[in-house]
Amino acid sequence: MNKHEKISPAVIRRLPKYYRYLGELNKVGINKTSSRELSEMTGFSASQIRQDLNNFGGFGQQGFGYDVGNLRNEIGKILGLDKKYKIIIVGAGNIGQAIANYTGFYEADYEVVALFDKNPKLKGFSIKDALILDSDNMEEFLKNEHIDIAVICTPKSVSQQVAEQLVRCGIKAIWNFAPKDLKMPEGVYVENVHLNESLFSLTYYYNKMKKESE
Amino acid sequence: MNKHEKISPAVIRRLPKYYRYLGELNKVGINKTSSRELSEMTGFSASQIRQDLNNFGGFGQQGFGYDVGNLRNEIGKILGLDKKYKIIIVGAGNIGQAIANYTGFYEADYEVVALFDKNPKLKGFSIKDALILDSDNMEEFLKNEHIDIAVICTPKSVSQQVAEQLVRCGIKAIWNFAPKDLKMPEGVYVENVHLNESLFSLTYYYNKMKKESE
DNA sequence: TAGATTGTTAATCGATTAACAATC
DNA sequence: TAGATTGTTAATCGATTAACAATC
Repeated sequence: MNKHEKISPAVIRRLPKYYRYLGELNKVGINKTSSRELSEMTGFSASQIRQDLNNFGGFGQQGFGYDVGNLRNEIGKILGLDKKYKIIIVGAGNIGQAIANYTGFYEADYEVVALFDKNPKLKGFSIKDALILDSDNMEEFLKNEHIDIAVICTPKSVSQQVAEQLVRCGIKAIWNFAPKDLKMPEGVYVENVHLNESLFSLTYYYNKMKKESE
Repeated sequence: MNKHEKISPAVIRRLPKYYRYLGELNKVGINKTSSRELSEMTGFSASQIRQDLNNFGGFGQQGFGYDVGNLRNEIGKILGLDKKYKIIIVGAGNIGQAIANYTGFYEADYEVVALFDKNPKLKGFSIKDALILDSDNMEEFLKNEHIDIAVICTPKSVSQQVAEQLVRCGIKAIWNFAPKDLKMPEGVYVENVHLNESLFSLTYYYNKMKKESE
């Protein structure tokens, strides 16, 4: 039986934040914390934090609190950060290159093994240790290498088509930066980073504040 | 009185999606739609869509549906996409440059007017029409130019400090790409794009699917 | 008019918060 | 032991869904 079966997405979205703050505590040598303390750091209520953690088991000690290193480890295991992941990036334009260069993923073991692009001018260049290859070779590449996660950084006009190609090659996890929703079969998980939606939402609140302060 | 006062963030997050799909309908010349049709496109329930829209007023016609162009316009106005926004980007590394180059914002009138970076090697280069300037000149720059939105693409180690500097210069809207939460005073809105949290969440669901298919 | 679809109220569902017994 | 804080149940709150009258 899978214990995590009915965990709500809202809970899962909060886990990385706990993980991050526990990492910060760890770094400065603090090895004991409490839901109240985590509440102050994260802005979530202490009650909510306890509820969240107890979805996965009792990581704390009554009357005492949580062991920072242990709790961080446990959350890491829940998220799967104790494993290695191989990534390809499809579309080696601005965003694709930025992701390939991004160093913010160091906490876990993600490795970008290749980028793919249609533009022949990019062919042969590499970012960090990842070569930029021709899109035409992608299917062949995916037959020979096990890839966990594919990142879509193509123009939105081809994103659906690229996604379908990836799925045909066995990809089950897609990180989608193209501003378009992908229609995917069951068993493929898509995580969207829709920058325009994020900016539009920011714009709304910016205007709202302006109006209120008038 | 501000009609939008009590609108929940969940509603606001859905508006850009409606806006996008209405734009697509518009582009192919369809000028009439319904909550049922929008439901099929967006995946949100028809009931929810009607609820969402009625937070802002009756944009539809009973027995008929919604006029695509009109509804899109109205949502655009709610989000503030009918106005112009001047943007600066702080941190002209990979992410900062990618944002400056990003063309996905075309639907509204956002203009990146400058980037700022500490690295003297980047000084004088420009991306599209935006010059990369020295961070030391940022405060002076902000005194002379009215900027609506500042994008933080610095390393996380300096993001808080940069944000405080921006706020001192009158910035009220921050789009934060540094993987750290900003502590800001009332009246400053921060929209976070925490790529690591997004990737960790993807990782969780990827593993969950793998376990389930075993 | 009959059919369709909105706008809106009521019902349901799920997530958050409060409370407190268990226990370190 | 007394104080603190978890784990967990119950209460509350808010968001989503269902239902239907209004009306084009």
